[in-house]
Amino acid sequence: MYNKVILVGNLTRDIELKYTGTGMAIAKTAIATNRRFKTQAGEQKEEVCFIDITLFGRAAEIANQYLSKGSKVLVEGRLIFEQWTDQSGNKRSKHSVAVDNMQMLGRSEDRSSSTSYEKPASYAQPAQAKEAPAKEPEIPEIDIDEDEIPF
Amino acid sequence: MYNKVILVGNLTRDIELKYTGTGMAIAKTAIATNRRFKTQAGEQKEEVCFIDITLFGRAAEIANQYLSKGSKVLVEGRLIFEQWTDQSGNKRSKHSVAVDNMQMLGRSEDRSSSTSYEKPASYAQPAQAKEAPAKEPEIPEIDIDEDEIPF
Amino acid sequence: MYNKVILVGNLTRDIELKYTGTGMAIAKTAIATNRRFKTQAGEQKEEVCFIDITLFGRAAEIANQYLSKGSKVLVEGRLIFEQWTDQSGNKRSKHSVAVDNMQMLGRSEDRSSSTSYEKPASYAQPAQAKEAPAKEPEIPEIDIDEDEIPF
Amino acid sequence: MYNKVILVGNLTRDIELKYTGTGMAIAKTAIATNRRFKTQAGEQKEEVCFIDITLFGRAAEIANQYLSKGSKVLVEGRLIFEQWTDQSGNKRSKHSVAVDNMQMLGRSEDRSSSTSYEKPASYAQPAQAKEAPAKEPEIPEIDIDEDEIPF
DNA sequence: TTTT
DNA sequence: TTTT
Repeated sequence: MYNKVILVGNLTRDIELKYTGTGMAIAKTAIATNRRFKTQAGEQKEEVCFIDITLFGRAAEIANQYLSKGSKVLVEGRLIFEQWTDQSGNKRSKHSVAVDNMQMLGRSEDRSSSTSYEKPASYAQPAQAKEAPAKEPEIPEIDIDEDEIPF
Repeated sequence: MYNKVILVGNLTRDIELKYTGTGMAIAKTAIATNRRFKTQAGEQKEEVCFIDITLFGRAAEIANQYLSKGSKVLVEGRLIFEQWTDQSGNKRSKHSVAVDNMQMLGRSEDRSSSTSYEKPASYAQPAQAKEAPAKEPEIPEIDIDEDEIPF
Repeated sequence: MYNKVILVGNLTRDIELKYTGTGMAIAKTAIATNRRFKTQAGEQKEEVCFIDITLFGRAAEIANQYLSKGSKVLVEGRLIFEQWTDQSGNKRSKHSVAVDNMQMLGRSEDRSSSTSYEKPASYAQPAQAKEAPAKEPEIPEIDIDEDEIPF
Repeated sequence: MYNKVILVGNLTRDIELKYTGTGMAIAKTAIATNRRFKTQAGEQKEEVCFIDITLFGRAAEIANQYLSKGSKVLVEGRLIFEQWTDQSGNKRSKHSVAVDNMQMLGRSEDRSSSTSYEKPASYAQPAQAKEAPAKEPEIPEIDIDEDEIPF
């Protein structure tokens, strides 16, 4: 079978880092992915997908070191489905993403997408005008070793 | 931004087909994706991800015509997050997948994956021994026109 | 950065298995992915993408054991670009896919896709009529350990 | 079948825009995707994948308007394989990517990835220190209508 | 609520 | 060089 999720978005909260009994790091946070679109009636709308994400091992520690609320990232992983019964006896469930590859994309391009093709004249400045920082410190690409993932 | 989900799995229920006021078809069903893995302790486990999926337009109608509970499919789409307040005033939310590409993969390979590398000698017959049907009726590949998607 | 390729198709030749000096298995083969489509003039056409693929480590050995020319598989990996100068001094280059996840999909569904939505009445039998084999031997899901990949 | 390529990288040359006889825009350029990795011997290396990409219709025009050599983008599309016989009678072939979704990611994060986990202390500044531009002009997300693609 |  |  196959289960793949790839999201580009911004973290909606700072990372919470914990350690398992065996000493493996687990980082939890959440991501928001925005999608602008136009309805058939022609009005511009936006839908946002929020979803919790979990990282493991070194990746969790690196994410904790370099990322925080607002960070723009690409995450790749798989959809996880959890079920449980809450204190009042009701069945509950939730989806999240177990991340096994994360790329940091900076924080500045959050507003870079839209689909308003109708008004190309209002696009203002071309991309090359956005030029800016250069020589940045090297930030690690996170590529998680499957063996460190506990489920 | 970017929001992509690709799942291979089996439908967990038959398709419910409805039509919007404007006449567009909407098909709802759900998929189960299984993942076998071994714990660090070495025991074989399985995790299942269940998630609702929605198809639109012609794709919804074709899915309704060719697929049913148990069908094996590859679906590609995006994660959707919905929020609402239930009758007792509690905030509720759910994730699903809005499908924009679906490939039918038949129903027979469901048990084709595992990760028990420890006993390669027990894998029994090589793949080519599974040979079977041939000339099948042509079943359409579903590739949805973005314009038919209402959100 | 990010570099992901996901292909479903048939192997165009048997696997060639070799071992590196350090004892790591390397399996080479190629995949064909077909895509049916209709031209704006309405005629049905087909494009095929052939590309070489390489697997490493246990995955190479398992692929060699279970797959052969014609096998239908899903492969996930990254695009590789190689450049060299041939014997007559000409620059040559080629693309291939370094696979890090492979799912076997059997051999029977090869003709399962088309896009001829115009004649739904000719789709003949619904998918559920294709039912066939059952209890198959467990075939391993190949999920390659990054550490075994030498480049 | 299924044929998906997702790449994040930088354009290696400016876009060449042409129009077909029927008036459809076709934009051609190429992308470079870098991957840093460490050999088993522990030395840091980098592999680069260069590949030509083609965009169609409005997406081609928008890309031509907003992107140029060096632009960082995420492209999603499918692998294309072309074959021909050159002037000296030799068989030639090439792979490229037909893009059907492109996201602009700015130009500044090109050096954002590495895998040198061994020296985390040398990673210098955390990501949040890179903060910079804000209110940018809205740049369109390119999502291509399948109907405009001529093959 | 669940598929194989 | 090619698969179905």
